[in-house]
Amino acid sequence: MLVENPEKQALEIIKRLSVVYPDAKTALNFTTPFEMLVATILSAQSTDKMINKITPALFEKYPDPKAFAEASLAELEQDIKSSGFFHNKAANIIGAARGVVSRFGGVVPSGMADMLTLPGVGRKTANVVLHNAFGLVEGIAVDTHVKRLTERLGLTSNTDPVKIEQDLMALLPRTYWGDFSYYLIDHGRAVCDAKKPHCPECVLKDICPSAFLFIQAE
DNA sequence: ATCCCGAGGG
DNA sequence: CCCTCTGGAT
Repeated sequence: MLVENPEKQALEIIKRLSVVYPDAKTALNFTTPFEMLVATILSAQSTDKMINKITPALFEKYPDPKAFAEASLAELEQDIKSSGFFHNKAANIIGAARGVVSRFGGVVPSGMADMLTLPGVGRKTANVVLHNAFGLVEGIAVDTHVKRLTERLGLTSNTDPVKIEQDLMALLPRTYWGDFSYYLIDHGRAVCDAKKPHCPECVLKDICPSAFLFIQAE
């Protein structure tokens, strides 16, 4: 259910969450744009904690895009097995590495259109890498947390992530696009769980159209 | 709409 | 046992 004034709602949410989560940023560990890309591909339907457990050994074994491009598929699958979806992720990582090496001179491209040509990279992954690796903002990363919270908070009535991103881009001044996702991700993990949100202790409970539902259910 | 596909929590 | 975790490709 949409709130009456989504723009005002969005700004108020940012105002409050920026106080609670002042240094909201990615929880994925990385040292280069390509590591950021690999970590983000791996993070699909997995927890950041799980990915951070895998990547240290992974980045030591495959130190650059060329190493990933020449990796054995079966071997890489075993290296990332615990992240889930390992067949797809391994193939995509090798494909993305080959694309970076053969078409972008071994450097991760810093534009949305180029990034989207890499296998396994959609708008969510591209937005995350652009923001965290390059400090660039072309859109808003809509992951499972952003999707869930924006629906609960009445900022969108769409369920498709691409449409949700368009709604949010229309609501928010561009200066907030990069950090907005991380405020919602931190809040989603800490308070607004998928399964059992802790509404009584939520700083947004008085402006959230979904809060009373969960509070009544307590 | 459906498939991919493992770990952790309740 | 069931659900969820920073999705993408078909």
